[in-house]
Amino acid sequence: MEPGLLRSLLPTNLAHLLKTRPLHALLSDASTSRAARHLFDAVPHPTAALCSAFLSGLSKLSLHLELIEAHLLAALQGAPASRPGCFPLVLKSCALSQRRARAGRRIATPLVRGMLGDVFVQTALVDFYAKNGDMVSAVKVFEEMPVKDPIPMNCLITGYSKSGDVEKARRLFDGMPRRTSASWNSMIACYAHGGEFHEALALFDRMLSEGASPNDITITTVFSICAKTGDIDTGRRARALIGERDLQNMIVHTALMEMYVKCRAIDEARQEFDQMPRRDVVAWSTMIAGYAQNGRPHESLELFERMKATNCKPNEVTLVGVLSACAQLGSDELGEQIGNYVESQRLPLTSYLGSALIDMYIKCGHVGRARNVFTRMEQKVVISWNSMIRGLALNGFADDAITLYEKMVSDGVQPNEITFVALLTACTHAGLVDKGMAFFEEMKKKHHVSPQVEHCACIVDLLCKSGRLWEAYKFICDMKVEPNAVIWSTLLSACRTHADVELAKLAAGKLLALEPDNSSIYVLLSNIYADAGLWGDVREIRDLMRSKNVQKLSAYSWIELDGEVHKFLVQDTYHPRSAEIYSAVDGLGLQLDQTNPDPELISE
DNA sequence: CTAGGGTTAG
Repeated sequence: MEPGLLRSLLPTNLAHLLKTRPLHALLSDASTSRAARHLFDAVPHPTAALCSAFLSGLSKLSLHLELIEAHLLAALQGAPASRPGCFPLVLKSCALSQRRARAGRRIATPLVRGMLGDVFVQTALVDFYAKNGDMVSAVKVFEEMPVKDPIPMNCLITGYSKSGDVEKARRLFDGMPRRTSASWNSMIACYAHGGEFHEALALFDRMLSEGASPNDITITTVFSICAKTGDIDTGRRARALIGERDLQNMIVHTALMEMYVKCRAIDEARQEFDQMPRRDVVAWSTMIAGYAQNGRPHESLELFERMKATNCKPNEVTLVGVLSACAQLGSDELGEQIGNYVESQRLPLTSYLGSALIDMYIKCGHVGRARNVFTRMEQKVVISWNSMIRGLALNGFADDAITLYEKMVSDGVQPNEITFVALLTACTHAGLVDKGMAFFEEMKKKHHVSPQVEHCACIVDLLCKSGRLWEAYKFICDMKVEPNAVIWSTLLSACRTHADVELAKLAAGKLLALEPDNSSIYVLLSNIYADAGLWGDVREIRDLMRSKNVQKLSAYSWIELDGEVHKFLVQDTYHPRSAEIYSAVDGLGLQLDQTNPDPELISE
């Protein structure tokens, strides 16, 4: 079409636009689908190239369903939308919008026969089949291609990665005549996907030593692997490449932040966050959740307040992080406030958001609100049930927890390890020995969940609480998993309550083998001896402690200031609010440590 | 104007 003719057909504002950039560029880079549609509809007889440009615009906006529809419509109206150039876009949209796999197949099948000459269509077909997990068809199309181009091979590697076929991916990778950065990236991601992080990083090293060019995507993948393995050294090495090769972008920085977060280098994560020129919702969410995960809820909430002052809107992920921070503070007032804020956002109550809300309400003491959230959740997955059962258990509603568990099973939801920890916790808190033992058996036999140390700890606690100490001891000896310190100290504590010196010696011995420097074991044992009037043994323990140079540790205390719970130790100079805690303790008329008249506070 | 690889949560 003549440019002059087109201009005369367009409304004046569009004609003005066209003076600055060609129509196909405007279509391809449109900022909204409305803008693209507006332009495209103004063209009376669009050329094939303009159809491609229009679809490309929708593709860049990730409007996959709209793209498929537009393509069908254009084809029906006789526009040349069936030129080869349009199909890669349509297939890509079909592959990316999962619900359109069948539509994609309807388009793909005739293409396999009709347009095998076009490399772009063939590549799009390989990608489409690979993304749908149909590797047989993907390989078939690929084998018909005349040249072994790296792009379709990368698609195949990614496809094998999705279906867990790391071996086949590697064979393909090894046989590539030419590799691009994406080939390495796909193969590294493939190992990472299969949990073979060591292999993935080894390949990254080989990539560097062979002189291939790592790009922004390579280091993003590497950061994400280092985050999962806690390998901060490799992460730092990859970080050096950002500056060397100018691989800056938002995703790279966010992945790097996440790496620091998971390696517990939270201040370095914050440094990275502060240096970012722009921050999207993922960057904010990563940092907010990062503080929460590293036990720094105040900074998490502080950052959330700062985020609200920007024009970056918090999403579900952000709020899950915020709720987790709020749960850690355990303040009923703040819990109510944040809870109201989150619920006022009118976001759909997904399993993620629902569980985070339940956890938060439970920890802040709003059991009723937690129950209310649970009732409103439409899609309840195992984790949702687990959150609610655990919440009820921790708040002493053992019967409700058990009823909920029974409802879960009758609803056909398969309970997992966590469910039984929650359920057994409920029995422990209520002292329901027989029920607890029965659930333990049900867990193994009916639900095929093998007991972990946490489950066994519940049973030991249960038996100990009802005074069946030797039965608990026998249970520990018969356990399939190695008993840990928690289990032995449960037994040891019970030995004091029930004045069982003989068993106390056994338990303390096992415990000291696991934790030789834990002074509380000596203290407890010495108390048990003292209770029984065995002063000789008490002295022996004291001498032993002195000879082993074991320090007596102070106990933790908790105190609430302004609705927040602070944990502190005697001799603390570190706690940010030590002075206030001090005066609050003073106000209670309590003595922190009688041997030390001027105790300082130590923060956790 | 058409094909490949990457980041956040319970």
